[in-house]
Amino acid sequence: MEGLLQWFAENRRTLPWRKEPRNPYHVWISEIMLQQTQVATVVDYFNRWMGKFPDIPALSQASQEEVLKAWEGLGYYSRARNLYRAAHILIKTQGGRLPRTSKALQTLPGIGPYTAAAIASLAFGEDVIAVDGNIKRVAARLFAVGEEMTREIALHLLKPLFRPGKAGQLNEALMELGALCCTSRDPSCRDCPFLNSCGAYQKNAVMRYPIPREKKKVPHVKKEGIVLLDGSRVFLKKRSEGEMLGGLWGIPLVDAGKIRGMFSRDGIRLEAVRHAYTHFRITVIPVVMDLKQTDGIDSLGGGKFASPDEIASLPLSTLDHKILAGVRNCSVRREKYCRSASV
DNA sequence: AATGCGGGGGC
DNA sequence: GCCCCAGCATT
Repeated sequence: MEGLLQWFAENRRTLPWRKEPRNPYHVWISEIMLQQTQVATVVDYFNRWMGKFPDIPALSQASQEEVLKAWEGLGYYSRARNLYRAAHILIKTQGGRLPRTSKALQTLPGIGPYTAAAIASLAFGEDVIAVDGNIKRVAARLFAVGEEMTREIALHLLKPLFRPGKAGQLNEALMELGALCCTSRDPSCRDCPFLNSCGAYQKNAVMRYPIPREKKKVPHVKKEGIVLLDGSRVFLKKRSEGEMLGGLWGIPLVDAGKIRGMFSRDGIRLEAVRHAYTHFRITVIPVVMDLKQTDGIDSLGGGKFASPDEIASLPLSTLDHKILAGVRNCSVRREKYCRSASV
């Protein structure tokens, strides 16, 4: 472990949430942003976030829409909704401060076993191991574990390596090792402080650990997007919590082929927009319709017509941004075409 | 233990 | 294309 800490001292990245002394709020926000998200993506979001919501009271006093807007593009939006909920809980019950133990932290929405241990060890010095994907991979290789690496196995194997008062440093060092050296692809074993003690390396089989998980095929869904225009304004619906992209605004989507039964006139069908989620792929055919020439819009349910300026201030998913970009692109082309045609 | 939940980086 | 990434909540 001394070798690991030495390696960490020489290789650690300077990151905005690593300033000493650690600000627990910064640790919290960074850990939530880093769930399933790479450091390179998070840095800019983190800095912008701290500009808007510098502390827990500021976060609690914002609107949920502002918070989701700051999260726009990061994905897994329940993370932002849970941060917002948790901020209000902390204001009401904890004087606006984070609790200092992993057990208490884990009762907050969005904070599970990993994040609770990370915050408690990094910000408050608790001796708990924070088992994330990096640490699982490091443990799987270090101990050449030929079965699926669970949190429990990782805890059991790593426990003897931890010393009182060092958990925060060791957690961060192990995660950094996983991120920079013991990477899932093309690990840099020559530079690893565990070179001489790594079970997988001694077996000359580093890439066989951790055991690869089986991939399953993802379904492909086809939708039509109803782009209802009122001049330069676009009809948007707010997605309810509980459904995917909850709290975000977007173009109404219907199953492909259903749009013709909803309206008496056909719209203008644009080029398909493709988007890949983790668990399915989607292709959307945007269908542009003019409010003045369209009946049957009651079937769309509640929503609002948003101006370009308003859209810029609303939280929308990347898919919806792609769709709207296609609409704008089409309008521009049409305008250019009309101009050149009229000359 | 399995599943749903976004998006982007890097190859 | 594919795989992966500082996971959590729900079932």
